[in-house]
Amino acid sequence: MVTQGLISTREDILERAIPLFARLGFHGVSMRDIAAEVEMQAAALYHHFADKEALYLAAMAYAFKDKSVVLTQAIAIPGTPLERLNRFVETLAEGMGRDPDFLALLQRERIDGNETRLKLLAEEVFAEPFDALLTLAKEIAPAHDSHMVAISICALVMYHMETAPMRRFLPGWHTTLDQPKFIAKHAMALLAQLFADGDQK
Amino acid sequence: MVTQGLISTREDILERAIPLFARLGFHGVSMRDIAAEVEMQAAALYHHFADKEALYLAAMAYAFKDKSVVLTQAIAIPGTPLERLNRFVETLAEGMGRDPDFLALLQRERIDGNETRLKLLAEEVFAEPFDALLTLAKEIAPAHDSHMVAISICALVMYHMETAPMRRFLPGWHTTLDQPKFIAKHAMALLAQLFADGDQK
DNA sequence: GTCTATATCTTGATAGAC
DNA sequence: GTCTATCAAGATATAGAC
Repeated sequence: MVTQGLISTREDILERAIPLFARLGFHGVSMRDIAAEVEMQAAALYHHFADKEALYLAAMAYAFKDKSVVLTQAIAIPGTPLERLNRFVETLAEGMGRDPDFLALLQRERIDGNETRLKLLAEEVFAEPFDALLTLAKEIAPAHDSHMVAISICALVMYHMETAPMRRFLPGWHTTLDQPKFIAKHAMALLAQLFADGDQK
Repeated sequence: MVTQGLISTREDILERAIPLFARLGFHGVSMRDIAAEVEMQAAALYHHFADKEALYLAAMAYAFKDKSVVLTQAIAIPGTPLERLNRFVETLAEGMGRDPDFLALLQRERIDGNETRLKLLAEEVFAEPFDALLTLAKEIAPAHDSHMVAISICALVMYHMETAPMRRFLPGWHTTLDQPKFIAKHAMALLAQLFADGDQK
């Protein structure tokens, strides 16, 4: 299972295709575009992938691979529920800030993905950390629906990250507001206030 | 300024193009697709719009037109801050639930829109209700950054709406969780708990 | 204002040499 | 495993009749 330091052509293609798909979407990128990025001819791509869709799906799988591990680990580290929540929120914000391609692909898949792809994304990528978050939500806010609380936690981080490019033009904006650390801090300030005193409804 | 009951061909084109662009995106829809939907030949579209991009931009402007008025009004109705917040949250959730095309286009523009388009969207569509929300945020949570609080309020509604298709496949999901009324109720439950007692940090 | 016809370009994909 | 050459389909856009 140990890969050589050298990267295969297949992986090279995927890694260079990912930023293109993230920025322009499936229909916005041609096989020639990808080939140019890898510095080969478009025909050669078909030696590695059956067609454009197969390449795209492989790129998604590659981009989403192992993304959830850090989140699951962040929650798993022992501590008070609020400490564990804080670690999750910080990890989520930092991770998204560090990988804008992932953030973009995630949003694209949410809109363009069919049932099969959404199911795969949910079950293969998010089910594990979300399960841990659900358990934490039950501890921290037993009076509310756990699924809703878990999503709300994600929302307080993700929506700031996702809307950052547009928020620049909304009133009250300043540069600090788009920094992952600040977003995590703000989310935790709200969440701590929400759940600190045992969640009286 | 009073339009006749009859709709112009131009508006007919826009109204039929909007669902297509919402579902498939700019590159996923051809001029032929749109023409077929309006039951005319693709060439005729060029009598009404200079090119595909002009048609798309006009469709966006049409889809986003007057969308913000209800939100601004919802906040403007007199009442306690929490009542006004509740009205905003309910209006936002209901509005998005009633217009899935708008919700989809909004997400697409966030990813695909260039600086100019994002600026236009922010300033022409969202600035007014967001300004009102900012003022409300200052009243309701003076200890926190107003912009962040305002976005967080939107996040607690919007992120549930936007992720609905994928959340179906996440643990703890059940049909109720995607209903606008329930989402609004949950968001308000959290927000009321957050801000009820004067926002002690 | 809509049509048919068509020019021009780009796309995904294949064939076959090396 | 990559190349050149090429096909067939689909795209945007235009010209000109009605």
